[in-house]
Amino acid sequence: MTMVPDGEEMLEQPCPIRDVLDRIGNQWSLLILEALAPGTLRFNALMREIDDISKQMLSRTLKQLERDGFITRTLYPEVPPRVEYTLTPLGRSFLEPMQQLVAWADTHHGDIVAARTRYQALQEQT
Amino acid sequence: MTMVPDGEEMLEQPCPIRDVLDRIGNQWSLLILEALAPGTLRFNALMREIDDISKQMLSRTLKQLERDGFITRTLYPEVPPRVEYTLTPLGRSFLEPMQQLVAWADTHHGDIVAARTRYQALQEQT
DNA sequence: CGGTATCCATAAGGATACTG
DNA sequence: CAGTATCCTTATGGATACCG
Repeated sequence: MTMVPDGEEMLEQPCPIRDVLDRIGNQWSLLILEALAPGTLRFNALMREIDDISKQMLSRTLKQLERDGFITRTLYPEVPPRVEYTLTPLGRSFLEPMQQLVAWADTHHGDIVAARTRYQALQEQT
Repeated sequence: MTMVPDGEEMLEQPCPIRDVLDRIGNQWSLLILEALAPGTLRFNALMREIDDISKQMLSRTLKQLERDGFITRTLYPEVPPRVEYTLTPLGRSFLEPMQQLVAWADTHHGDIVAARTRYQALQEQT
């Protein structure tokens, strides 16, 4: 009985960057943080923002981000229930390096695609 | 017969940041790019720099980075063979946003660990 | 509305042995 | 020296159905 739901582990990572990448290096985290950058959003609003994420993955990723202190989850016990997600100061502090990364990706995405095409062409010369 | 060795896929990602994360969001890519930042290194030198990476993973990750244009691989056909890995201009251009991310990770790693500890404590109040 | 439970497919990571 | 091949384990992502 270890009380670690959903297979989430708490392994202490000695290397900070690896630990951070484990958190934000996945498919969805960055998209969620971007979506929350302008301000608080509710669960279904996030679904609509990110569009092709499933409830399952949104729920899981939000929980990780909350656990690691990037966002807060506030439940308003109304009927129907309302839940709001907001960036913490830690989450907001991450926005700057993140947006640099996003900017780099936007600028250089074409180069990467081009490199891949070149590489593939070379491979196909038998 | 698709000629995609090792299960590597070439899927066109519509979203630049996702595409970039697929490449550098894994366990090893960033460590390799950091190791190559000061200059050219050989295969076994990289092994020693990164220390706990296996030959298998180093080989695979280097190939991806080469394919996507971050590094070049130069084979000197001597005996024994010598292979040198160097950052391309694209790879070097990535260094700045990457080092911002690393700096953020170093600065805020403690906050993340603290947030996790707090979260876990809350969960354990049954 | 905002999730969780279940089950499944694929991808990532790795140990070990072998090779040009 | 610098890898590749093989085999295996675990992690990640997702579809679907159900719940408070």
